[in-house]
Amino acid sequence: MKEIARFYKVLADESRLRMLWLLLNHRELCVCDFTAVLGITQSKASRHLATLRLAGLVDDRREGAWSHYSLCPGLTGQQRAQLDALRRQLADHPAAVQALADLEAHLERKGRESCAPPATGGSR
Amino acid sequence: MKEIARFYKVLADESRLRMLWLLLNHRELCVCDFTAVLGITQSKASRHLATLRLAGLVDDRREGAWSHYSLCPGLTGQQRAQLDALRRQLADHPAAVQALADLEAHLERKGRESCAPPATGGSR
DNA sequence: TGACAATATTCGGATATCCGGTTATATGAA
DNA sequence: TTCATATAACCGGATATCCGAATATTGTCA
Repeated sequence: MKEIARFYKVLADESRLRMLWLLLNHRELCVCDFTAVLGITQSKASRHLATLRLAGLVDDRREGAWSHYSLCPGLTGQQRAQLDALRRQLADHPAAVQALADLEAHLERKGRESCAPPATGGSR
Repeated sequence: MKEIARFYKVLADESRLRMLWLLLNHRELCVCDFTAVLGITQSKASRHLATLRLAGLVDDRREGAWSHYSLCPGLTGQQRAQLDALRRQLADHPAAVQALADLEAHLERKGRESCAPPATGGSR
């Protein structure tokens, strides 16, 4: 039962919620996407992503200098259900919708002006 | 968006989770029920119940010296959805099932040996 | 009124969390 | 090798959280 409390503790931070929200809508993102879109320091992004990784909520895939993060496919059904509830909740949330728009703009800008890793697939 | 993080923070404590679990299965309970069934101090029970009340998750009803707590009926749909997900998760959890059995036994004992406030209705 | 029971609140200490700033590591390019 | 970039890890310091113990509040009953 303590593990369930731990799971909620991971969700109990606005930065991590915003990161999860982005990952719920884009299969894979790298650290610099989070820093740019959410307007947070690299240190902060990396720290919170590590928290999510240690909690087993996200996977990371290293490709050269970049780390790509995505939702862990091996979540329990219960965890998926909680995250789905979160997603439904944020779908109506202005700040979340705005963040998603910012992400789209950021990815497009990024894709246009460099040969950096291509944008990670379409939105939902 | 900060409010959502606050909501999860309220859930991010094992004692509060166990209290919510009991309230999800019995309409109304008083403080001494929590202390007896969960084996926690009165101070701890009262403090966590106050946290749940301030977060708007539970209501309290004072009747004489007793305080009766129940889930707040005015929760948002999203909050209800989260708590339902929690209930489904705990329904399979041995410790939670055991706590519920302990609660039943406690309420029956209480109902038998005194004219204290009657047990608060059946289980689901 | 005084004694008692149920609950709430306060207090101080231990621990956890979060942060910005800095440093370390790793990769790729020149 | 040297430089630059992307990321991770570390370091204090500020703040929050949790706890048990003690105290305060409120209501009941004799």
